[in-house]
Amino acid sequence: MDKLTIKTLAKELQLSVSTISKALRDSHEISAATKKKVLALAEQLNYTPNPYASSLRKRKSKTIGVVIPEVVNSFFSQAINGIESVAKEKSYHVLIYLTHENFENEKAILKDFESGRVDGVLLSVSRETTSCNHIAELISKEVPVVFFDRVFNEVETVKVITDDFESAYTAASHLIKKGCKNPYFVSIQGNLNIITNRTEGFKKALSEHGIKFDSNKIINCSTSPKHNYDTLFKKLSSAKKPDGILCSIENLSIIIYQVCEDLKIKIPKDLQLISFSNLDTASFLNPPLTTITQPAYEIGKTAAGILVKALEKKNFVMPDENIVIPSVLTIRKSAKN
Amino acid sequence: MDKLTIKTLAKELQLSVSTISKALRDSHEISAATKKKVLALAEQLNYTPNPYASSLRKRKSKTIGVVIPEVVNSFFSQAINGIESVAKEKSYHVLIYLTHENFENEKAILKDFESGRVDGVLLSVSRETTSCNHIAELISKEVPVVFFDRVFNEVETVKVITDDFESAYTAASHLIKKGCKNPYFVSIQGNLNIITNRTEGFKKALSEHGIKFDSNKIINCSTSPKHNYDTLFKKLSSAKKPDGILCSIENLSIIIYQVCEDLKIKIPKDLQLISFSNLDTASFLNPPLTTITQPAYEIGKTAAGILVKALEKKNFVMPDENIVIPSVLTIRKSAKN
DNA sequence: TTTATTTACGCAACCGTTTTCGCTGTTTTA
DNA sequence: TAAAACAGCGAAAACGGTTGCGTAAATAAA
Repeated sequence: MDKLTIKTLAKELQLSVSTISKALRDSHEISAATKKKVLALAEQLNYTPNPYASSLRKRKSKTIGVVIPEVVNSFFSQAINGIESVAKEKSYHVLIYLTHENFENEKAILKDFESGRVDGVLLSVSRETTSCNHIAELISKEVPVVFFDRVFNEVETVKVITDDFESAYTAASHLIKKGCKNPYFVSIQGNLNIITNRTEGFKKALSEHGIKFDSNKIINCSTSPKHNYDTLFKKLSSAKKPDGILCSIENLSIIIYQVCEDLKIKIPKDLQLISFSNLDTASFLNPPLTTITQPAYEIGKTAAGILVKALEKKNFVMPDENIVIPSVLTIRKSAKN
Repeated sequence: MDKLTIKTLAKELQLSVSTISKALRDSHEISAATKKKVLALAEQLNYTPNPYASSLRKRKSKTIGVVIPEVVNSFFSQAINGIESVAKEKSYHVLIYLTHENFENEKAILKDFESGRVDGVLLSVSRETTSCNHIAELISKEVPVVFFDRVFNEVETVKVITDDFESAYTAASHLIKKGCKNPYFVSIQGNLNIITNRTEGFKKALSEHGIKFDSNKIINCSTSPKHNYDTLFKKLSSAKKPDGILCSIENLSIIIYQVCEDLKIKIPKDLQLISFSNLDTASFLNPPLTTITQPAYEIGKTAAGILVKALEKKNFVMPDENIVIPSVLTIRKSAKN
């Protein structure tokens, strides 16, 4: 059996390939009668156009690349869900790439995109990303990039983010108002904008309530669960141990629960805990976890929407603009109310 | 600035395009000296070959399609992680599609794959999938499909699954041995193989322990959280309410916690609970959830490995074979020990 | 009726690589 | 020394659509 191509249809209907092509694309150059015949035969033979031939000629792939640090993560999986919702609606295809928080991986992925594999990119940078040359390079090759959540301010493009500063400020203020004398901030190393903003929010809350900030109040974790456990264990069993924690990373909150259990630290009596988290089990943890929930789905959906809208225009420009979708603080028993 | 193609390199080096192409692909026809020159210039000009031109000519896309019901789900996101690990190693690209548990969506996605967009497919069927014609059709077009987790036995191909029957049997037996007189099975409608197998395992445990099974012992849920809450609420407040539940779906276990809280049902005193679940917060739920954890990462990795290995051969055949990776039962406080 | 316009379609170039085949000059074998 | 083998490269035809342009017939305007 021959490959089923446009030529097959053309031969069958005694028409030229260009007529078939135009008919399938509903061109005004083709009569309604011819279109009907072509569509009917295409349907009957179950013809599906070769996307690569089309992409080659049109220099459009109808594909967007999504680059994220990890996928086993409530935030990112919800974001993907949001992205997929617009991709499906606008008939775009979604290629997923994971950096595993590694800068070299991220560079390699974006480098590949310079080939024209994708029409646009949705990017949430890795922890270890220290410069944005690779991103600027990609954009200079006419591949638009929209950031979401973890952004790089130096790059002039759309950034869909949440109000990390305000959220951290509000949460830390809550801890202090509920009696914390010694609040800590559990976070990760690196220079992620989200971390910086949250840290600043945390600092502001301390300063407004007359608590002296020193860098000791920040507990930096890594990507190694074992190492993080040890770090937290040491901090939480030290003399000047915290009586409140604002946790910046969802995964770390679970480790804090573990450490507290092992150290017989009672939450919230001995230690109040608030975490940035999109876990939908938060209400049923022991005790229920007070969370700052980020609008992950909306962030993904918004970022994808903006990217796709830009791609549909002929001469798009990506404004250097922040779109902020607020997070929501939900008080549960891990912090006093 | 011109597009940077093979022609650019050819002109620059006074060589033919075919020589460049062969040099880049390290053909034996080209001398080492020429190869070195070509590679050097390609590097210098930052040349990246157009993947669509290549795919068109080679009839290979180096892309696999992953079709899953949802992504906001520990099992599937871990599976994606496993898939990505082999994709990255073998330089494949990963297109993700969500069916949202809808048969029509699934059909449309697989239909699109008939275009040759992907070299192979990893599929976990939706709840509502009632026939496998669309899958057989795709396979007949030479696009190999490997199932994972949710499979269709009628389709002759590789299926990477876990031991649902044995796991359910073991878990239900555990409940009964620990005193449950009236165990229930919380599940979903449809004819998913995993559900069927788990149900059979549940039934066998009952029958072996002299507990009469009737279809009343199965609580069928839907995709609507609200509806599921109501269904479970009614069952758990009825006269003949269960004293043990084997929950087949991760998401439903959270709803069970909620219903129990609202009805003041104590877990595990009044109701023992075991759930199929890949939540890594299971240990910190209140009470900690006894789980049957599926090897999601390994399932994804194995399925992808088999698919890619087949794609590398010229004349692959997909054996009609089940690969079973066992789940593990972890007893925590939601069930007695 | 003549001219201008529109309609509907075909021709052929093109998108950027890959690959077959053929050619030349050099090296090996008999 | 002639024939055979080989190494290194180029020409050109694919791969399967898309699109600008040309053209004949049909219609509208003058």
